Amino acid sequence: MTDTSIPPTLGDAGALVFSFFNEIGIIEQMSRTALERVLPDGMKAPHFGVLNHMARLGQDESPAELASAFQVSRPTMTNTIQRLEAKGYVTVAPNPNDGRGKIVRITPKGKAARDAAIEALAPLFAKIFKDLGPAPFTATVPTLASVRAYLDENR
Amino acid sequence: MTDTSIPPTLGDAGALVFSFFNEIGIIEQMSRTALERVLPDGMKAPHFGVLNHMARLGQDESPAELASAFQVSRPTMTNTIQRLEAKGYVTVAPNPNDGRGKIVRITPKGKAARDAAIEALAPLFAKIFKDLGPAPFTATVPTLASVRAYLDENR
DNA sequence: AGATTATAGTTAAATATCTAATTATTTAGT
DNA sequence: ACTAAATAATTAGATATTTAACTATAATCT
Repeated sequence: MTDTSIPPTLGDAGALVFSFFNEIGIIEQMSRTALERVLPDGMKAPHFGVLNHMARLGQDESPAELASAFQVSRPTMTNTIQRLEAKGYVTVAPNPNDGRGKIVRITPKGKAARDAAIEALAPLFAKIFKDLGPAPFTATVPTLASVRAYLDENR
Repeated sequence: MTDTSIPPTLGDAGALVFSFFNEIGIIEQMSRTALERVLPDGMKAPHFGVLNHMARLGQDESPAELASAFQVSRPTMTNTIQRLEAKGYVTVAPNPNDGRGKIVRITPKGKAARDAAIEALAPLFAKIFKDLGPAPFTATVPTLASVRAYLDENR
């Protein structure tokens, strides 16, 4: 009895979705590596993300809010915050209105680090934009945002 | 003397590129988590990637070739291969033609694990495709592939 | 031929991430 | 009011990832 079974496949639709996630995964890896190669003082991508977020919003936020904003688990955000705190980029204080909660604030040193990171990243992004033109980004960002929103609602 | 300096920004073009990478990063996290929640036997996304790649190609490959195919560092692929080998999903043998090299082969057990993974993933991908429709994927996959190729050439 | 350079693979050290479990506090329900 | 359920944050344990350093072999160059 020979095995005549056909290996299962995803089908056209599934294969397309898989290709999408596959491309996303590879781009994520390469772009994160490229970013971190440029960031000053060994800053990591998640650190920059949080610092930039807080500098732009100018609001104090709880670890839970930050975790939610970055779609990351709370232990992951705890880790990130502790590293930022160790570098003096943020302070962490108890929330006076909720004994369970904490409040994260960016420090002047954190703002400066964020500004330095922006200045380091700008040429990289400018080069990418110059080389590829606006089309790949204007065309995909809204679509990516909608996929992200869908995944967020359905997890 | 008051500080009247303006915080640096990326500019419109840079901000657009940043948004793109930001969306990519968030989608990668959420999709990987969703995938690994569905995969059988605690299989991880990179493990599935390699098994699927080898099952489809049906060729033996070196660790270096696999690392290149997945745009991952060689130590990372060493780790992945060792875990797949420990589960009996692949074998690793010395390359008779090159004393430095090795040859990775998928085993029947590895093929079976890959098939089971495909069957577990298919409903997830089908649901996503049904909910979002083809547009987000057909519209973006070629563009993503071109950005990926660019990043690959320029790293 | 011998020395230098390049390549394949691994090991080591560091970081990020996840899930599961723990502790403390708040909210809801009876 | 008291108990139960929900929420905030952390810790513990596991995995993936990177860069830098190391070993071994192959290819190149003089």
